[in-house]
Amino acid sequence: MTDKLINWLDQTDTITVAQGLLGAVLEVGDCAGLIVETEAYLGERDRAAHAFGGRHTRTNAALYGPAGTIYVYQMRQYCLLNLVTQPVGVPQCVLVRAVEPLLGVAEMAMRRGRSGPAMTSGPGKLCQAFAITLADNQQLVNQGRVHVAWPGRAPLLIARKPRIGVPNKGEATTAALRFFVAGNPYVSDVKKTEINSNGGWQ
DNA sequence: GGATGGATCAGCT
DNA sequence: GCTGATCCATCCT
Repeated sequence: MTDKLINWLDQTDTITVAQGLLGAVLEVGDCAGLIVETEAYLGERDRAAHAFGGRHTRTNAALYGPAGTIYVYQMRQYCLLNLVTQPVGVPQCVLVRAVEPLLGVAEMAMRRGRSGPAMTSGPGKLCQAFAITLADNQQLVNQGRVHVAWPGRAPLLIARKPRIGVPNKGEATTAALRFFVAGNPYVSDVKKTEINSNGGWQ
């Protein structure tokens, strides 16, 4: 069954996808939220990408799957959620870094042990809030537990900045490949003075 | 608000 | 052994 979102991922370059996913709805079970922050990882040539230099291991195998493949990467205690954005064999992806909760807020707060922006304002945080684990790795979006409804709400303004946690890697460090809804309070490192009263939505 | 260090662990070299 | 696509508490200014 062909999925509208998967078609779009398959046919759209990764940077455009990273921006286009802002405002889309992430749904897992009874929980849902709006994607407000993403990062683009551009495959073999991207020193910050897990597929840099064509690296292909058991852990990152999902990156080489078809567009719409979910790539869950575990780092220390936490899992990180990615969506493969290109056809089979092209290991590019978008990392979902932050989400604005819509449904299942009480459940997310319980799983996180925290409330407010601290629930989902980071890639590890949102996976814990939505109970996304390695069990979801290599599944196809919209066909397993993890769903993305697209398009969703429209951001007023999309901001670009360098990616987080990518030090000393030249162009990979400085390139503005992180995208977020400007003024949204759930963006991972947002300053209070930058928060917009309308949440950054149109 | 910004900087720092510790927790913690699987996977790769 | 070493290393992170992290998070949090705890300083300091």
